[in-house]
Amino acid sequence: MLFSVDPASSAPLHEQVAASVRREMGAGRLRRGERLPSAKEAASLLDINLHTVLRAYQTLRDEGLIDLRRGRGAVVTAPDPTGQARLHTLVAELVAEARRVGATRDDLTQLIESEF
Amino acid sequence: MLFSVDPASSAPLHEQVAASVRREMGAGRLRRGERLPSAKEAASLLDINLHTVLRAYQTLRDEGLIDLRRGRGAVVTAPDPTGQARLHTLVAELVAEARRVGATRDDLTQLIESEF
DNA sequence: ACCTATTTGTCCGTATGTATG
DNA sequence: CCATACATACGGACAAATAGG
Repeated sequence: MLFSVDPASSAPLHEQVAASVRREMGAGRLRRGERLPSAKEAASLLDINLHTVLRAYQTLRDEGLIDLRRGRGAVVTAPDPTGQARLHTLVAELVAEARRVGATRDDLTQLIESEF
Repeated sequence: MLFSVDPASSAPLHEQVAASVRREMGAGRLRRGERLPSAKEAASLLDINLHTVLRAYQTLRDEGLIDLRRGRGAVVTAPDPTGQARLHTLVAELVAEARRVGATRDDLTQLIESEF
């Protein structure tokens, strides 16, 4: 199943939709070049509002995961070059910045704690 | 004038609002710690919809320029491209990626530990 | 060149929920 | 408890880009 949302979940619907797509991409069930269902169609399938789906798609676009354009729809651009590698890159950037600012390891731990 | 929009412009209203705030910050007329008018108030002043202002505020938050929170409003956190704001932006990116990949908080702590 | 259908983009309005003070 | 303020979701309307006939 490409999408699925749980109306009872506390997580916002638009986030659930975005998460669904990310999961499919991560699992390789959605690959580069593939087209996502139109927002209208997805909304109909999930029985949620068109705008809610559009918001999810726009989030994915901001993350660089899909190419979303008027009149065309949404096409997967990246299969998330993923996992640990990407995570390590971000950690390296973060630590470098922390050093520059004078933040300690504990400061970062704290920040991440609250961010989660 | 803190905000101004031109209804005739082709630029989206929410972008015009965000741009206004950025300009004020850049010019030093809005400084760290200062509070922006509530979205409702700003919308009333500009004679545009509440959601349009909220969208602009949320964009600024994503950029790390303001701290926007429920029940509190919007407070300027920048200008400070290399300070805490920047750090927070990186943390946010990292955590978002971690979620995407399925990494836990402890995984991140561990990674940072070894990076330090 | 034109027309039409599809699809996203923006904006407005309304309602309800949740966090803050 | 109450007022304020943002968050989410739904709905409607129109605009603009795209694709296809």
